[in-house]
Amino acid sequence: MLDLKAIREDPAPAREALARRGDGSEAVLDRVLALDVRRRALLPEVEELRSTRKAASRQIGEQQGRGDDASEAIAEVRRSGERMKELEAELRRVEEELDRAVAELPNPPDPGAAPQDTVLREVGRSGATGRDHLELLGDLVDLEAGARVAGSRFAYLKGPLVLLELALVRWAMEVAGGHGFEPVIPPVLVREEALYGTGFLPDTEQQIYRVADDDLYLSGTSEVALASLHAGQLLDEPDLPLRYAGFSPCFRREAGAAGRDTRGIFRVHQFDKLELFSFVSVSEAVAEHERILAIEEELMQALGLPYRVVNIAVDDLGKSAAKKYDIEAWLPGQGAYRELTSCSNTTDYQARRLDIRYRPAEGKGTVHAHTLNGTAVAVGRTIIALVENGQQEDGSIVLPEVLGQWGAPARIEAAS
RNA sequence: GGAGGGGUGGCAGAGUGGACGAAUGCGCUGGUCUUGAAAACCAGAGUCGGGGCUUCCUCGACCGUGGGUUCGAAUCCCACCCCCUCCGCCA
Repeated sequence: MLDLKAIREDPAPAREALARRGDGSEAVLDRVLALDVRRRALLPEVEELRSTRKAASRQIGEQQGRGDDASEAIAEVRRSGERMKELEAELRRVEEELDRAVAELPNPPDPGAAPQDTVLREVGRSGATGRDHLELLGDLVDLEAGARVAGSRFAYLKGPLVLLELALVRWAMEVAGGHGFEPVIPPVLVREEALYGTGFLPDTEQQIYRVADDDLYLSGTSEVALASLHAGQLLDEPDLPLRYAGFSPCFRREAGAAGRDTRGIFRVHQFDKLELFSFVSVSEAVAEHERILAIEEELMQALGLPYRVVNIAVDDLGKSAAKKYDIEAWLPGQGAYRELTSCSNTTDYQARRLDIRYRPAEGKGTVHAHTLNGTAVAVGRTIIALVENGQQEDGSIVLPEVLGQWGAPARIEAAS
């Protein structure tokens, strides 16, 4: 969602930024501007009618208060009501259309968003190949049972993997806390408004599970509930930044992903994730984005995983991000870098849709906050990376020492 | 699942069919007092959207949402949404 006032004065920058996405959204912007013109033509007319009506009504009250006859004036006002209703109806139609068009618009990309995916740096030893996680883990991952019980792309994780997950999450929560992120367990089922506000609707409904009887949706990421935590609130700038580390299961229908990543637990319908989310003032957003990326890298390095950082291409940003970094870990089982985490600067896009503002410390008025999100640990994929990178000649797996104190096993024995 | 109560300004919380958005408290801003701060006292301040001769003026909208009654609705009626309390059930 964009700031109409700013854009009607100078639409060029927004139009050019949107055009970079290559999705035709600059045409939507032009539609928005045309509707805005119509609205502002209609509005003064309606308002003037309302104004005179209001004055007349007040007079009637005074007349009657004095005991005078006001029937003439009442008839007069009643007549003007017809015309006003027509105009108001038309205004409402225009405004509804305008709102819909505005909601369609994606966030204009940041100038720093790359034309194509761009590798910023590679860290750690990559290039190794080996057995993939399914071979290494054997029946610690039970996809057959998952499929029988819930369908394909569901899995049971067992034994040491469970301890590994819990340790991973507990440890990452500790690291996040050290960076000022408050631990949160958010709702997983959310209302439509939360998805609309974060920009997942309207657009990606085919990716989202819906609980029809209760009109709720299963979130694909706790970003949805975390962003909505302060929806409708007017904050004070000194209270910012507000930082949360949310742990939750995530649910994705993966419609349209048929045939892709079908082996193992790389792409499943349900996984657990620790997500970082920040509400910041406008001036802090860019620095916060780098901060979140730095935390993600800190986690990768502490786990000893080889990875690279990618500045994601403008045409692949998703609706809400102005700029996005992915961290891809090297997976020896696939002989490739694959996405493990992702962090986005969504600027004021979600804050506008969710109505999250703050009073600036200096000056008057209110300002929409900026929001950012990033993966701390996507558990399933991190387990894959740890297992495949920790594999030994004999098929056993050595796990990072840091996790030991949080209850993870030091190693997993070779699958039988 | 059964019964009831309620949705009002940043927060808490009054409220009458007409005094032009709304008591009071807290919080906020400015001032007085003070070496400074606190307290006390005085004053100010809602949000959004139009328009303008754009540090200000003006108009409109906004008391959950949408309809209705009325010359006039926070206030009356209807529908919907949401929240809360009690009982039942329950991890």
